[in-house]
Amino acid sequence: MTVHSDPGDSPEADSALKRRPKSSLKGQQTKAAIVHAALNLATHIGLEGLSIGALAERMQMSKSGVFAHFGSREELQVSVVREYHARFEEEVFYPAMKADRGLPRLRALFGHWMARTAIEIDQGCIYISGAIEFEDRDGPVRDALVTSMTLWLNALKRAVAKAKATGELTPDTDEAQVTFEIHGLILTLHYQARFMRSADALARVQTSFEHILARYLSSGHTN
Amino acid sequence: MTVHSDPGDSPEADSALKRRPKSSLKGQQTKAAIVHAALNLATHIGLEGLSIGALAERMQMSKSGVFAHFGSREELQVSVVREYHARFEEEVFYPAMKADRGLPRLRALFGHWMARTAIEIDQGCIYISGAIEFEDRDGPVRDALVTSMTLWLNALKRAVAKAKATGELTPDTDEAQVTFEIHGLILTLHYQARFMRSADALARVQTSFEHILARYLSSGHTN
DNA sequence: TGCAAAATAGCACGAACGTTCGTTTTATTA
DNA sequence: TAATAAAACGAACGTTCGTGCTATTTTGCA
Repeated sequence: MTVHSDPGDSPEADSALKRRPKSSLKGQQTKAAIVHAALNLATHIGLEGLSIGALAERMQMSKSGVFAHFGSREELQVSVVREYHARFEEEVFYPAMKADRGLPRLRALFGHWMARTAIEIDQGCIYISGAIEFEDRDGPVRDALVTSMTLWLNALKRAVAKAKATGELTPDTDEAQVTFEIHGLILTLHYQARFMRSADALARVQTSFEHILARYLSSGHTN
Repeated sequence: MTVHSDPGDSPEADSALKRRPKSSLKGQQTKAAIVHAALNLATHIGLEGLSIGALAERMQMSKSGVFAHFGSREELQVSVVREYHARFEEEVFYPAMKADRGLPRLRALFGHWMARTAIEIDQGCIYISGAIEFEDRDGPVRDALVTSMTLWLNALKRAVAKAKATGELTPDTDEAQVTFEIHGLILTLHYQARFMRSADALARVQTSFEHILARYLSSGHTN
């Protein structure tokens, strides 16, 4: 089971119109390299700040050469979101799934998420910046962002529900509410650490997480 | 006492270089109208999305006519931040200060902030979008944003400390921690309601606020 | 009412943007 | 190796951007 239902780059699926050449090996490689570079750019300057010209320069390619791989700037942005989704899955979701079901896994999910966010203090997070940029603009980029975020928050919610099912959390635990509050911690960590440059944000968020858990911990389970 | 230490538009303060004309009545009026329109634009498309051309069109003025009032795009952005600060003070801070010191005032501060954020579901908030846009870019716009936010969070922290001093909250209450957690609620409300378009975000954030308070409420104070 | 000063308009600039096009280079395969 | 398809290039298009200049209009005060 993964966080998402990988639509991938299904080369068969492109319907009659707007047919694109079926990519060669070399083509796939460069495209992957471009997306990789684009993600690194986008984490710093946002999906909207991402420009094909700047990306081409970084890649030491011509603008048109880069452009041809995507057909539009919007498609490039969608590719970047998918790439970020994959990276997030790799660095947060999968590692946490190795922990035992229930409370340990919930702790692991949050722990890896927090660690990832701490890293992103120096580079930004497109789930956050993208959300701001596409708040009231519809389209495929927004859709990709919402889809990824929904899948991730649902995965988190399932972990809370599981910890309730094992009896580690009390029966009255509202998993949606807990997920909501945990999400808030991550957002504040990002805001306080990256924007306000506050030094103690990481310690604060850990304290807060324990507060949330403490509220729902069944007696007997002190850890 | 106000939230900020109003640097204002001090016309005397502009040092020798870059001297600007001392504004006439008409000039001040137009400038105020421009800033007002600019804020309304910026809440929707962000401080970075704000362009002088679009603003001029909205104002039915020429680009250069608008531009002359500020001298640079950056100065326009700073003006918008200051305008938002004033509006926030007017709609959140002052009304809440009418409530009794201690817990009632703390509730009022959060209540007005939440209500304001709920309104902003349809228009955006430049304290949030601005934070993302100027995360790792230094300069006067970022400074203005950080200053405003710091002043506001400090005001909130003082209210928590006061509620502790009155005995309504327990002596072990960490006001910085509580402020941190309340801030998180607002950020999540914004994210969930405006980006994810989740309907129950407002109810969730109210529940969470009660959770936070409940943790520190002195026994005997059930409200 | 006249006159200086301020407000606004008009025009031009260089740069960057996404995108299109025709051509050339490179990779794949028959 | 020859034939074919994909990848990459370079130049140009039309816009929009912020910002300088220089007129022209409007305002406020003597």
